Amino acid sequence: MQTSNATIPITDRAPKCSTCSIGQLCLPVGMSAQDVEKMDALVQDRVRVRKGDTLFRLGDPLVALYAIRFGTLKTHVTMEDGRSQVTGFYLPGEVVGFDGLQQMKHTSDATALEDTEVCVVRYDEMQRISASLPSLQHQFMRLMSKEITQDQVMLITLGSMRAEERLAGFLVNLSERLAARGYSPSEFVLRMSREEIGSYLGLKLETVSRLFSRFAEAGLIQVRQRHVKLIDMAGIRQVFGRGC
Amino acid sequence: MQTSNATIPITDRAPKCSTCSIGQLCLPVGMSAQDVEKMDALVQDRVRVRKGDTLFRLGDPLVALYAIRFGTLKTHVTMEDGRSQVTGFYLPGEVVGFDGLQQMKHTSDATALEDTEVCVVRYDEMQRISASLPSLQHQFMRLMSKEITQDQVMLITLGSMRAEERLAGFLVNLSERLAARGYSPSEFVLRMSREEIGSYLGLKLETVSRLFSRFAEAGLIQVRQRHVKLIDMAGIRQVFGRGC
DNA sequence: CGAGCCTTTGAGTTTCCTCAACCTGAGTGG
DNA sequence: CCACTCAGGTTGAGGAAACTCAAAGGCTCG
Repeated sequence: MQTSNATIPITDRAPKCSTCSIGQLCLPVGMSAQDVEKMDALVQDRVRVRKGDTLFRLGDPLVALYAIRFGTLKTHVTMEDGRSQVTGFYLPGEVVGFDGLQQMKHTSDATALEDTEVCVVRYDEMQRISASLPSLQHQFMRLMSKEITQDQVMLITLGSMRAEERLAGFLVNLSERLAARGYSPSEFVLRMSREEIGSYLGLKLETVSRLFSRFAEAGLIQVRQRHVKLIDMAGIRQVFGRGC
Repeated sequence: MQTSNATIPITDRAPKCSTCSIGQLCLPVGMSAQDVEKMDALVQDRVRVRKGDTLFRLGDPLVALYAIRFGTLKTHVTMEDGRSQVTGFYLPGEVVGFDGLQQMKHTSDATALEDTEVCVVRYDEMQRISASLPSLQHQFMRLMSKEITQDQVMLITLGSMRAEERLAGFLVNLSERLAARGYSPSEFVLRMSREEIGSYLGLKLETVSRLFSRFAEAGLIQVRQRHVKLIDMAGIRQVFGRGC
């Protein structure tokens, strides 16, 4: 599995927010149909990223934000001593890259967990268009705010919760996000390894594996490798809820 | 010490970004003098918050963001079971409230750690003015991006670092932020308790206290209560650097 | 100058980590 | 087509880091 920055531009047909099937989960959320049409000018390109490849890397100049059309990404940072931490998982309709706007440089790596396609939202275009489209400006603020809120939930998760609470929270969160995208909330395939889950949750992969086994033993879930079935959603929420 | 939402509006003289002494640490960072003058219309009010009082609380409707003129704030969230976590400390020139933009409701409490004064930046005004002032729009994006980056640094801190690395990182970060504000980078008074530091770093107050003692024993710092003197900055960075 | 909060320090415990061995399943080449 | 390989996953035993509980000392503020 290579880790090169091998992205493949897609040019066959112009992507349009106004006709995109996941529009209502993505940038256009809550915008009027009129306004969404104006956005079509914003997204000129799409890019495909193969499993294991990176969409961008820490330090790359930021020229665009990326909205996921299909696939899954993780963002992660590697420290000098080699320790690495996953800072986020991103599903279709979610937008990646907001962290780099301050320095106009990306502050993490973004790697595809499966073959993934993203819409390229050029930042300069976005600024230009949103000057005459206040709802777009507000929209970006909202998305960034959502990212901040999400990060702060993770801060509480990592700072105050015990291992089993963290994993339960992870499953609940993933379930809800998948459900919002029309997938089953109770049965899904994890796109990330135990190690990546552990990294995201501040745990070691063995701990994650043990917890999956313990949850299964308690009748909360069924697991076989990366295939997960949530059996007792209320029970899972309760484990999570003990700490939230 | 009360925890009521007792804010005191200040109306004696209109605040102006263009003449504010901390302007270059605050919203106007990097903006032209011309643009900053346009911002004066943005900040109509200031509010004073007394030590222990809250500027806003979780669930309050968000009508404005707040730039700190002087003082220190913490943002924090309390869970149902009573566990509480500090999600951030904010110094003069820093802007609080970005987390609430998605729902237009604050998602945490903001409490003053000492008597504090903030400039009120109404969100509707900000949107109106930034339509004709692109640099302001960009500025808000940058600030939000900074918040995201900062949160992600904390994610790595909480997820991957050991207790001593976390505390060393906290001291380095605080030192740098104080230095940027013209205070001594090596000698300062902590505005927050051991418990608040611990909560922020995902540690218990006893652990924080023990680490301070251990750092002092190792000749890295001097501590007496909340008065801290950083003796061996390189050494502190090294402790931090082992994990970053 | 007294009350209450914050801080320090100690002793024992818990949680999660480390190290290690083994298992499973998918892909590969003989 | 089957044995092999290898990455990813599971499970166990032992240990380290941080937590809990507890007691005592020090500041600050009224």
